[in-house]
Amino acid sequence: MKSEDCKSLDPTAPGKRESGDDRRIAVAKAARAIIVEKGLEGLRTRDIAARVGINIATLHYHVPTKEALVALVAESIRAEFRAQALRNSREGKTGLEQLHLEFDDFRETAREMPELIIILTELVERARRDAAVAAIVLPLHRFWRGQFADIFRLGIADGSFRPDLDPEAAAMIATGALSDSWRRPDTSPSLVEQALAELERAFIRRP
Amino acid sequence: MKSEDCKSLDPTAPGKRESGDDRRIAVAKAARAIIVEKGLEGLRTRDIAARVGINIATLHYHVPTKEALVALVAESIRAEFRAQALRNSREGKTGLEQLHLEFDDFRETAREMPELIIILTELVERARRDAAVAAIVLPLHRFWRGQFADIFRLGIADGSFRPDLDPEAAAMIATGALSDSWRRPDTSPSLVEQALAELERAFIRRP
DNA sequence: CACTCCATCAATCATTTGATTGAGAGGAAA
DNA sequence: TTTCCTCTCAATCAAATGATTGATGGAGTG
Repeated sequence: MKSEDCKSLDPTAPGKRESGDDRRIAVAKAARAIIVEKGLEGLRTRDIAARVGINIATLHYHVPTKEALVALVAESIRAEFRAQALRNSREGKTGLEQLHLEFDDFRETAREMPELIIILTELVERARRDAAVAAIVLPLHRFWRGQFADIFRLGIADGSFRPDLDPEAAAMIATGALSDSWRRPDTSPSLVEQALAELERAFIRRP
Repeated sequence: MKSEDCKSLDPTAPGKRESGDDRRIAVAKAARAIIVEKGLEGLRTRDIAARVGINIATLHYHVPTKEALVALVAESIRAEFRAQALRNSREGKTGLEQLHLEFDDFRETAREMPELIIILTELVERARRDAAVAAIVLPLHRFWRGQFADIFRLGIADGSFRPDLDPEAAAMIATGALSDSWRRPDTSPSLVEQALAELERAFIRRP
């Protein structure tokens, strides 16, 4: 254990040295904040260093290149999504119940970590050109979509959803609608709720 | 005699001078091509000038600042979407028929102008920080969504769609799913077709 | 022809920005 | 203490990048 002292993010930071891992975490956090403010496009190594309270060279010591920096951010995002996805157990639930759980997860993430999707969007955008980012970010989305597809498959089997439902297509619609609504700055929370309700009506089995 | 030569890249530009409007159009076109290649982030005034075949100073003569340049691109995108949206008449069609027309428009745009959505995505992304871009791009999306909402309203009235359909929410789902599927690089055309079919089943009235 | 304006260019400026270098402080191990 | 490794910084570089300046040729007009 090397660093029981500082940890104060920026203001005073009396302690002199920090372990490498902690620094990398702090760097990722600062980078994410800047991405939220100015976008990936406006991400500057100097700004990160300033926010963490270290020298540019020190930043480069911990994260050698900017590309690695972006990859680090992508990693930190993935970790958070992964953790969130595994919080609620889906065991023994019907398809519809699991869909509701999925919606709850979505609401919770939107409420408590709204910056996550902003960063994720920027990363997806960059993934089109950056293979390293794509390798981290695209599987993340596929995982999310796959989870919806599983839920729909289960729900068709247990009678929650329409028999003629196409699980893959429905999963694509659901994730697409959710991520798009999340991304847009001009969507009110109530409209999101309407969309969630409408998604349920769209896929549910009718008597 | 300084510039009898250049113009090499653009086949339609044998003469020396071009009218201001034509230049601006050429600049917008070049900028869009570069955005597709490298993203808004990789857009450089020099690259644009080189592609158009003019000097950087000349570029700045026509488009004073980079911000204005981005706004110009946004304008050109809007014009194209607007033109596309008004091509097919919706008169006298049922809600379902109009939905099909909307799907056709989507397929056509995806097929013939796939770069449009790439640029639009970048612009939407930037709209979060750039009010000038937001003023052009956000209304564009609202228009699209509004068109879907109108179709759903009509379709509910004429019996094409479910009576309990929420037009606004359905429009949000439809546009969200479509734009998201368009944006993602890893969605196959067949999956898009599946999604379109599923969207129809999701909203249609059941006997 | 004389005058004016549009469009253009070469050259250059002033910053920004990612990255590097070389030196040094502090702790742990020998 | 000496040695070695980790972590840190001031100083600096080289490239890029948006923007500006001053001058020039040509078209249109009176």
